[in-house]
Amino acid sequence: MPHDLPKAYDPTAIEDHWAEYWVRENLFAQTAPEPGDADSGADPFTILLPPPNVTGRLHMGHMLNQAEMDILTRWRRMSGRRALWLPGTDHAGIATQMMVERQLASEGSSREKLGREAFVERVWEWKRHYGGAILDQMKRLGASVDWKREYFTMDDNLSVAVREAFVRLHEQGLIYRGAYIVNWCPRCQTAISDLEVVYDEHKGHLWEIRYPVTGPAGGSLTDEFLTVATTRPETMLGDVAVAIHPEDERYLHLHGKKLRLPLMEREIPIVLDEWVSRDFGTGAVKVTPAHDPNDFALGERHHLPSINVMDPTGHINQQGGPYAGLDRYAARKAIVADLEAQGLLAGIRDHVHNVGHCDRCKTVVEPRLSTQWFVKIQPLADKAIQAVKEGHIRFTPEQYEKTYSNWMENIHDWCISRQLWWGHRIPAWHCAACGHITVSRQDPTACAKCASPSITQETDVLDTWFSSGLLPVSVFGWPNLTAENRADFDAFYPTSLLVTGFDILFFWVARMIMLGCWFAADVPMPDGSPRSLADSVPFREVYIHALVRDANREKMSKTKGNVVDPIEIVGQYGTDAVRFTLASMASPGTDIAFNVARTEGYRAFANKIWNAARFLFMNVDRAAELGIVVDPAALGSMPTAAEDAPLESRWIVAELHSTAARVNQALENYRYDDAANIIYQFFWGSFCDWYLEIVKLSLDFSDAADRPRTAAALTTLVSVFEASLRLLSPFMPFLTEEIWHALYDGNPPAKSIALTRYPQANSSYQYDEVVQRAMGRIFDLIVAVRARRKELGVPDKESAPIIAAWDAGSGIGSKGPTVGNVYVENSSIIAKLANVSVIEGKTLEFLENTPELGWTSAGGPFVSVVYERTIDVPAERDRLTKDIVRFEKGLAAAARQLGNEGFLAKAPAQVVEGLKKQEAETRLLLEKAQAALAALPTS
RNA sequence: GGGCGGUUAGCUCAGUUGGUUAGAGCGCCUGCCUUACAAGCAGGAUGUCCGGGGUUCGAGUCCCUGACCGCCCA
Repeated sequence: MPHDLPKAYDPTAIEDHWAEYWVRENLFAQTAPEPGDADSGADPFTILLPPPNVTGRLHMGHMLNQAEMDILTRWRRMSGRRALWLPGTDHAGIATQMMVERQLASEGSSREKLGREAFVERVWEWKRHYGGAILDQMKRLGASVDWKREYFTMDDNLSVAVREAFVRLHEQGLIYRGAYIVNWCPRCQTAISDLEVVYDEHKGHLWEIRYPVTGPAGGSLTDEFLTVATTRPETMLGDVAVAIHPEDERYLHLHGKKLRLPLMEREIPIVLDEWVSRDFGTGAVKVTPAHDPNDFALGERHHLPSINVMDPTGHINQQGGPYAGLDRYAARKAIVADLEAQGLLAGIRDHVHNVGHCDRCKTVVEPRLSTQWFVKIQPLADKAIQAVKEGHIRFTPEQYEKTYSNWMENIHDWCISRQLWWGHRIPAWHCAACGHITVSRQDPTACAKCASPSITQETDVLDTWFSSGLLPVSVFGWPNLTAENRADFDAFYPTSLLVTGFDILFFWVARMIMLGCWFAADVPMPDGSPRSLADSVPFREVYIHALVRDANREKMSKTKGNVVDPIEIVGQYGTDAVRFTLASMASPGTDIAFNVARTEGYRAFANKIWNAARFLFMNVDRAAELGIVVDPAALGSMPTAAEDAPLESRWIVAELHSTAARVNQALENYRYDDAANIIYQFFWGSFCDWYLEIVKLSLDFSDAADRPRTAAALTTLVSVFEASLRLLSPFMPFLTEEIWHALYDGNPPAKSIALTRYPQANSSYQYDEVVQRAMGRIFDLIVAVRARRKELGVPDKESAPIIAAWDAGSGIGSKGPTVGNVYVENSSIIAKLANVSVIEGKTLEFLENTPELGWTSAGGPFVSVVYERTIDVPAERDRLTKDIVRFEKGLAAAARQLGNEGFLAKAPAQVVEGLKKQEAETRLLLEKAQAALAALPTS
């Protein structure tokens, strides 16, 4: 039933339908151009969805992220670009494995019971079942992605890329394996990278422990002690030395001496190292190379052994003597108690320090010596730094470029191995015969060195970010870029833009830049020429958005219970209203305090447009009965207005053009907030409040009607409205789709409004100043009359005569008509909107002698509402007194400046002129107000 | 410890290279069911632009300084 919109806007009634339609019709599928294509020359706009965890559920951050991408993608698509937005999910190693392990535990099983192969199959099963949830949510929100290209980081083709990248880096000597201190999560039982450790301030203690000094050459004990300070006393079981600063005068006499390690009764040396801070603790630091990164480095310098005293679960191992088997915190307690019993505990001090936690499960991370795989990152980082420094990648907001460079310049090698089962298994095979490690693209059957067949594959898998870091190249077919199979890569790489949150700037953005620059550099350009760094980058622009907080600016968190579920809010207010809320607040660099009060307001906005559509359809249908037909399909993509068209038509067309220009500019600069607000002001303010009310005068369907005039008015109305829908469409895709289809009465020129053209301004309309200023004069007059009517207490329904006075010589602009002519020619507008019966025109001189008329300013001219009624003298006196105060303040400010010679001499002429003009107006207003006050009867 | 951001109306936020007497939405007050819309219409009130100093004819905007809040890195 086209043209038959229900009375009230109900988002739930329309959104599901269009969301399904867009997916079903594959509306946003995109292909690489082929020579014969009509749009083969269209500039691609490629954007990659930051893959949500496959275990994830959509949260407000996702919705913001996706709304921003969708707005830009829809806008670029409508602007004629070959737009491709690629969706997918991330296999999320630890999170997914945890999820399935929890499920197994509830069944009384475990991954160990299942074995690796069966477990991995079980995870796949889980993924097939539940893995699509977050993308289904995305579908419901109408994201204009190409669903045919949906990817998953564990897909075969993407796994090939991961393997190729690993092997190639290994061949290039950039992947190595070794025993180093890594961040170890005892709960996940895997190494994690530096980035996956989050530091929290924690109130702990500093324990001071006495280490007895032994006699010369390991002889009998002296009665002297060296006191060390530590926050983790349990690690002392693995101590191999105590370090002091070589110039620390307190300890000079201990140089060369040895200590007896308490509890373990092991003799350990005192070493001298300048790294030791003399001010911290006692100035003597115990050295545990297997459990602290600084100690590890120190141990290397002094050729000390490493004693690992903990097992992967955080329990003391056999190296811990009597404490073996105890959990690290139980061991800490026992050790402190034992030391105290032996009189070796010198003191306990409160100490606030930062403790690392596993990003995933919040368990306290244990620095631990273990054998892992690393990427030697410096060569990759160098290119990544260069790419940004040379401007091949641009950050918005700009400040992130600094953050990025800072991190990149202080980067550490990347630990890429994880002791998990779910993920890309490292393509390395250990030889039982010779110990050689064979790294290979194809699964080997024998050792590459000694040809022994007894080889076993590395059990570790790769960090999930290793695969997601490759996405910009791998989704377009890298590394299998044959001549027949590289159209996508040629067309869509580098991608145009990345939109993401600052929390994964290092995790993902930085790594994509490193890996993208590194691997794409080897892919020749379509014409066979070598690829420059500028064309190797994974994306040309990065837009970093802020955090969505709750209405009180608090971070949303499950523990605080202030999480806003986007799907729930969407159910209440509609996707369009929620999107608009996010957009209207998405100013680069500013966090969004999400407040449903605002969403409520934007639902009202949607309802406003809905009703404007109903009004329009009502008139279109009435016109059709008289044989006046407006065919929207016959209208151009931008409305125009002839020179002799009514003022309101020319005005609304000019407004539309200027709005389109400003919206395009705002989007170009990622100013979603400006763009949204500009459209809001235009649609509600200019179009509904002013234009629709005025155009009602011309929509005359009576027998006496001027048919051509009605038809012309209707045509402008329909064409401006239709273009406005397209303008709004990227922000409110559902509402606009619904109304747009109704407008075309079931016969739309395209499958979707999203496939039509975005309004582009034509400067001859955009800057139609005479029209805009003339209309402004009328609006000023109407507003002044309305306000004055209220003051005088004229009933809303009663029409009243007015007297307007203006400077006979003042025109609208240099070539425009006089103010008087504008008023006279458009008196019907004034009469209708301000409920005026008669307009009487006077010259300015008339004001002088009639202060009792209660003149008020109408933005240049003056106006008086004639209303025969006893004036509320105290109220009128109040109003005038307030006005006088305001005017005097303004005049004082103007006098201050105009009396300043420096200002007159140095300020630009237009500023001085403007101020003088304003001053004159204010002076006139002040005089009128003073005279009116004096003319009031004294009571 | 190093670096970065913020402080503007009751709330949430804009304010472009310094330029006239600082804005929006929501909220608030008053009056209206005016046949598109009460999720509406019309009118109205509201600010030591965090404090102090400086540059300038002119500072919310630039510089210095202090306070408070927040983020990142170590």
